[in-house]
Amino acid sequence: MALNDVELCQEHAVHMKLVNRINHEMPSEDDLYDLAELFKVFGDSTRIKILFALFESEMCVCDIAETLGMTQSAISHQLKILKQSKLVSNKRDGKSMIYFLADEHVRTIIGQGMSHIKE
Amino acid sequence: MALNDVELCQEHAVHMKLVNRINHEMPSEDDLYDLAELFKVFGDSTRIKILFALFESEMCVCDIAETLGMTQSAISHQLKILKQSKLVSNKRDGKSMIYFLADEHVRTIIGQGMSHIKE
DNA sequence: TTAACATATGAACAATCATTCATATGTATA
DNA sequence: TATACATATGAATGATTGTTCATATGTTAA
Repeated sequence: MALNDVELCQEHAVHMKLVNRINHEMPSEDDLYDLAELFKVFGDSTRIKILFALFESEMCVCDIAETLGMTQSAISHQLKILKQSKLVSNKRDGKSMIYFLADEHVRTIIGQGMSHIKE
Repeated sequence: MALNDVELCQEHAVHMKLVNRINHEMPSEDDLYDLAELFKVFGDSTRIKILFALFESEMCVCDIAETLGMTQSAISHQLKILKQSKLVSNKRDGKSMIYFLADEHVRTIIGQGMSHIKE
């Protein structure tokens, strides 16, 4: 053990094996960062509402805004974030842009979250 | 429709049925708030790391701190948040406080998140 | 009871973020 | 082409949040 390592509790030596094993199983920093970024996207009720709306049907931006009672700009900013994390996709339909769910992980994740808070 | 309602796009009348149906299916404000709060908890890489550590084994605070290379105080603050959202529980063991996963939704949620970012 | 250990917590600060406002870009229609 | 419609976006702002620091609380052993 390097001299400058932190030694936080006295039983250090005893627990060192556990600490090492866990660090070995830990995903890469990149994966951990990406994972946290993904959940951050779910961590806002405006975006959660947009996702629930898209569970029912694909929709254009203005209808999402109207459904949530929010401005077009606010919704557009949030849709950009949802799209960057590949939770939604979009396609153009004339003047409108139609947004829809990009994959089914979204339903599973939100479904498990719902189960958790309902317990 | 009330006079002061927003009318965001011209096809308003056409899409009104969809908007109404979706608002009918939308969970309550309380549930949406709780759901966003829950995902907010997953939206930080320190807390994600703590959860991954606890996937392997229950641990005391100082060992978690050592595993992650962070201060006891920082970990303690984050454990409080994880406990408030009922993702972890704790039990006392002498001077130490042992933390462990509170339920299995955590694994499912993080597992689905992992699948998503790995695609 | 006193000292040492383990954890918890309040205040402060820097960083992040959601919304608003103004405006730019893209598309269809007259 | 000119105008109106639909969406996107940059900057600004108020609010939220993770970590640090100092210290308080709780537990054990001498």
